[in-house]
Amino acid sequence: MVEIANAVGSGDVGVELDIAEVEADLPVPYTEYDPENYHGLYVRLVEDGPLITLYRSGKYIISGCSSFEELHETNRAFLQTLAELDIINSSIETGFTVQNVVCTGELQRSVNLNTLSIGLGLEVVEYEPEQFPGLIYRPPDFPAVLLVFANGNVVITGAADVETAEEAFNHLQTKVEGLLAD
DNA sequence: TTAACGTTTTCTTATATAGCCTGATACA
DNA sequence: TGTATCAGGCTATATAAGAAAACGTTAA
Repeated sequence: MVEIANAVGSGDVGVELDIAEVEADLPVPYTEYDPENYHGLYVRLVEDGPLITLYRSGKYIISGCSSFEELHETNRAFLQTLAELDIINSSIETGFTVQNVVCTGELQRSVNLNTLSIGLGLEVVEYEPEQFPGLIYRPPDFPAVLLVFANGNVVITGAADVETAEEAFNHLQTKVEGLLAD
């Protein structure tokens, strides 16, 4: 069982934008545009809500969502806001897709990371405790990366959907039980 | 050797995780 | 002044975007 911590998606409204003008027109509680620091416009539709980064090209990224529902709802509300400002057509097709999902899971047991790194195979594992306390595992059959910690906590990232993250976690769990059976 | 151009890297954001380091504060 | 505790920042991972800087290569 894994839980979504962060979901990231991207889309394209298909029109070139004057970012400074969009920032001035947006009727939302939080916007930030500082081209000296970064060239993207940051938008939050609600305080402390998901972050939308909008670019001059019309492409945008939404991050900071804790569910797919929140991600798609944020996308819908953002496009509606732009449509109300006549920046885009309300029926526009943005090709919005989920790009990355970060999930957490628990193995329900402590893990000897040295033993695990040897068992999983050094070609698919990175473990340098002086540099980072977690073991980084790249399973060959799953498009995801897992960070495994000695207390059994796991972070799954790089997957485009929660099913892939769940499958990668289950694969790790099976491996751990086989390799570290008492 | 220098200029011009092309390619690569860095930056920024969100998020979980845990260990280490540094700085600030509190107390003896 | 010395020690203890706490908070915050850094380390690493993935991903999108695009500007800018830092490279590397080639030609004059």
